[in-house]
Amino acid sequence: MPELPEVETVVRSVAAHLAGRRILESKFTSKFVTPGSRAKLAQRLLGRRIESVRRRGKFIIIELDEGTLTVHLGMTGKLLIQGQTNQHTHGVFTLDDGMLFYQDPRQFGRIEWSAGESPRVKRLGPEPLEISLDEFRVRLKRTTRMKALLLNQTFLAGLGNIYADESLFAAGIHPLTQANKLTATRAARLHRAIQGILTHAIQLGGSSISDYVNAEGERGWFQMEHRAYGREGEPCVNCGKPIRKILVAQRGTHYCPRCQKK
DNA sequence: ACTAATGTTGTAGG
DNA sequence: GCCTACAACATTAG
Repeated sequence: MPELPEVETVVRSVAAHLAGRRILESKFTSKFVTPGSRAKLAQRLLGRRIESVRRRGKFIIIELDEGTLTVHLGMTGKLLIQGQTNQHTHGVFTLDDGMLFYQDPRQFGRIEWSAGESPRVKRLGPEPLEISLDEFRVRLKRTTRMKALLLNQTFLAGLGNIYADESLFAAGIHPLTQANKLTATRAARLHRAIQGILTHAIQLGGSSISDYVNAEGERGWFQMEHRAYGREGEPCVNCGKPIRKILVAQRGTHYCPRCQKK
């Protein structure tokens, strides 16, 4: 479910519901989602007040009056403020007003408490919607291929497979292009494409390609705007040539062989 | 039965 | 150190 626009949508749909609430009880059932002692985590959260909720990259950061709860949705994680528990519910929070559920069939997501900023968040690169063109160009001085670089969270925090493919398509850049070979013009085009795509996707509530929903159970609509991702064999919206799918950095990568050049 | 799926991390080798 | 491939985590859908 979760790249920057989806996580941003979840945060926006959950923030007002959580801010100022007190955690009366919490229960965890997955040793993968909540590594270490689940009882200890629940004990730590008992009675804590939620000060604020924000996004950093693909992480949801819940500031408590003591410590920080950091949530990553992995591949199939959901944070819901309504609904009921099922076999994939691995976190249940009872608040002084309302509930919060964490569901995650694949259990690639994580819910972790830390005294300060989570070490995983510390390692993240800049926010793609905030980085300047100058800094973006400096960070492109690498020999790796563009698709792999866009997926690297220490380069930029928040792009995943969908928005990497969509950004490269919008900028007309082949996914196998070596990063440091981009001309200044094409680097600027990519910078603008990333920000434009992410902004548009947030406006549409993210992409619901299988079952992504925000915290209120509502779907996003940006999947209707996909030009490359998931369109293998379908005609390019610009030139009509079939979209091609290749493997880059072990991830399915969609691009137009005519519009996207190295 | 087999493959791929919105992600991250650790290991090995060039 | 940088870069790449691969495996692992666990489940579902086609």
